[in-house]
This record gives sequence, C-alpha cells and structure tokens, in this order.
Amino acid sequence: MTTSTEENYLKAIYNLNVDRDGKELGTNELAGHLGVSPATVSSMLKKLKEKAFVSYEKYGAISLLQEGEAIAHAVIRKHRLWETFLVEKMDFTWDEIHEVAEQLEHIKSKKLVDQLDKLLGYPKFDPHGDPIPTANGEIRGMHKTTLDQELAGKQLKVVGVKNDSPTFLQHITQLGLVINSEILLKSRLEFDGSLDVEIEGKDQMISQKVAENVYVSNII
Amino acid sequence: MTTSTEENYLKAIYNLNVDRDGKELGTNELAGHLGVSPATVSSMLKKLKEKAFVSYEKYGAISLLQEGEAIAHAVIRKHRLWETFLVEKMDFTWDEIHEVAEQLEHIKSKKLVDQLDKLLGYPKFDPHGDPIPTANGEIRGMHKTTLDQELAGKQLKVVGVKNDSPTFLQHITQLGLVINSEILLKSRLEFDGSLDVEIEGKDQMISQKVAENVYVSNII
DNA sequence: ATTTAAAGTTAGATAAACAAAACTTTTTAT
DNA sequence: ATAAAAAGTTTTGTTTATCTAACTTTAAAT
Repeated sequence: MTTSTEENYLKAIYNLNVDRDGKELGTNELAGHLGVSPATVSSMLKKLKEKAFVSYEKYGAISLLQEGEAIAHAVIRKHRLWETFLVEKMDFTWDEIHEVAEQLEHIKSKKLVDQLDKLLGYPKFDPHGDPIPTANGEIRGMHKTTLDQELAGKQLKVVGVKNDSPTFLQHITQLGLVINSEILLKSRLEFDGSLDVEIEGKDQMISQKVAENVYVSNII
Repeated sequence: MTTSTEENYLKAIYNLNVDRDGKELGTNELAGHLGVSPATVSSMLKKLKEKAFVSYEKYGAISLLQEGEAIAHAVIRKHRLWETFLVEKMDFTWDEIHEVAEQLEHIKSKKLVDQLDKLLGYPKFDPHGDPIPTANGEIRGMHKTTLDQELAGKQLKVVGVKNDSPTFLQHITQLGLVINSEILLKSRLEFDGSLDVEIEGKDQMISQKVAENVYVSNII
C-alpha cells in the first residue's frame, strides 16, 4: 500500500515531467514543488526507487517507472473526478476545489471512484480543463498551446489553465477568463509581452505571466 | 489543527462512553477498541489532556471535555453524513460503507460538509439507524433498547444496529433484519437466550449475540 | 491481610517524514 | 582550466505514533 506522501511525490514527478521539452527533473525543483527540503527528496527517492516506482541515479534525472506512473495516473484521476464532483454536485467554484481535492484524492476505495465517475456521467475533463484519466490509466490528450504563444489576430477559446492556485483562478475569473471563454488576441506589447485582448466582447489587457498559464485552442 | 489519529481517539472515547451505565472507561478498553497497545493510549492521553480535549488522571477514568466532545461530534457527523451519501448516491450497501467513511470523516472542509448535508436533504439518521449530529453538534436522541431486552409477544421495528462490521451486517441482512424491518418476538429459549422471531412474515431463530446488537422500538 | 491478577505506566526503541548543516558533485562563467 | 555557483547528498537530529518489556498501582480472591 502506498502512503499519501508517496502518492504526492509520484504525482508531482508526473506533473513536472509533463509539459517540458526534455529538460531533466532534479531534486531541487521537485523539493520546491512539494514544499520540502532537497534533503528530504533525496531520501524519499531512495525509497521510491527501492519500490520500483521511479527511475533515478545519484545526481541524475528523476522519472517514473511503469508502476509509479500507474499510481500517479490513478491519483490524478481521483483528484480530477473529485474536483468535477465538487463543482457539479456541491456548488464549489473552480478556485475552491484544489485544496479539498488534494485530500480526497488519497481516499482508497475502487468502488467509490467507479461510482463517482458514473454519477458524473463519465466526464472527460475537469473544471480546469484538464483531461481525466480513464480507469485503465489512459489520458486522452493534453493541452498544447498557452495564450502567450499565439499570434496576434487570432480568435481563440480557453480550454484549460496551467495553474490551480485560488489567487490565479480568482484573478482570471475576474477578467472573464473561464473554460470556453472566447478571446480575440488583438496585439502583443513588445515592452513587457502583455496582451491586448477582447474577452467575450470586452476589451482587456492581460500580463504575459497570466497568458503563460492559460491554455487555448483555435476556433475553427 | 487536530490530526486524524487524535480525532480517532476522541471519537472512540465518545462512542465508548455512550451506551454504558456509569462504568468507567480505561486505557485497556480504549486500546482494544482502537487496535493499539495500552502503552500507546497512555502517552496519547497525556497529549490529549494537554490540549484540554479529555479529562484524565493516572489510573483514572477517561472522558471528554467540552472541546474534545465538540470535535468528536463533528467527526461523527461527517462519518454519518458520508455513510448516508455512499448509500443514497453511490449505490453502496450498508456493510460496505464503514471502512470508506473512516477515511472520509477526516476530510477538512466546512463547506463540503454543509453541502453534503444539503445534497442529502438534511438527513436525521444514517443507514445504520444512528442519529446524525447537527452542524452545532447536537445529537437528537439515541437508541435505547436492544432486541434481547424485549419481552416475548411484542411487535417491534428495527431502528438501528450496535455493530458496524461487514460480517455482522451481512449476516442480519441475510436474516431480513434491516432498518425498518418488522419483527414479532415469539419466544425466548431459556437454554441459550436465542429468540424465535417472525421477520417480515418469515419464521427465524436468532442468537442472543445478534439480538444484543439490534436496536428496536415498539410498534404503536 | 496478604497474595495474585488485572490494569495501567514508564522507559527505551523503531519507522516515517521531515529539516539544518556540512559535505560532494556537476555545471557555468570567465 | 580553474574558480565560483548551483545542484545534490549525507549525517545528524526532530516529531508523531507506534511497539515491547519492565515496572507500578489498583482490584480481586482466598
């Protein structure tokens, strides 16, 4: 049986290895992400390696082995199903769900997860636009482009966010940026990379930092 | 913030102090109930006393102080609401819910509990017939008589069970003994205290041990 | 009333998860 | 190519929750 802590390490390793172009994951970065010291990560990696959950050599890159990835998928599946449940059935807003889902994702009951999935109508995406892994651990395709990478003049749709923090989510909700919002990217300022956009008809300026954390797709 | 372990101790102390006529609760009994050694209970009590959750002196009786009782009530409320949720919304049977509820009862989110209560229509009893404490920690009245204490000839209704274990619940479900089942207590055998009963029309023998764990009320 | 049994406590140890400080390896910059 | 910086590891130590073994107190039995 895996502990909650182990599950959190595996999930973090998974998340940090997605969405990066070959850059290696090290103990410092993982420690920062988990809010623990690099020393703690070093010793935990020894344990996770013994259990054959991760691939790791001293001073080397950290990545998941098959079994570790399966556990990460299962935890992420639970996290995203619970987030969906909280929004759909419990009247939570998308900035309130992460913290509670961090707790609920560690509940151990296969039946509960299956029933949750059924109750929600087998959703494919969670309230942040992230895909929900299937019961077999398959993930149906991830996001690609963030708003900051798009060209001026494009008509876009918000399909997800890269950041789950309440403050970020509250900020963009204020701007009108929620899942399925339509955006016209009018122009980009050379000065600081901020963007002049039209969101659901309203004119707005958004910082590059915000744009980097919003996933979009083209409107055909 | 209280840990899950502390909450489990407070809940156990609460449960063991209900349903007993003045008999004092000691470390051995508590240890047995929690599945830990008496030594562990001794040291944990020191901590719970420091936090002013329990009243306790060396070699003396264990009981809850106001704050400890409030926490116990809150945990029991969550436990029973989750059990109700699992049966009402997730198609669990009453013998499957205890184990999962033991995990869910420690989730920390006021909003989640309130919404759960609302979603379920503010239930007064859980699937085992136990009363659900209100948000202010009030419990609306407990069970009184178990089936083994009733007189022969009486027409009774099952209102609850004293034991949550899967094996017990599966056994009595087999007998037809579920919440609201109607029972006619026909006679009691002097030999071993077992009972001759008619359950929903069917004739059955049930052991004294079983009868001690079924709460009943008179049908008026 | 004394012995024995039951109940309870204390002391010493362990495992999990963490941190600080000291040390080592790798990478970067000049 | 070497020094400095960054990244990573090891050692030592802490906290929480647990155990076993040894000891003490209280209750029961003769």
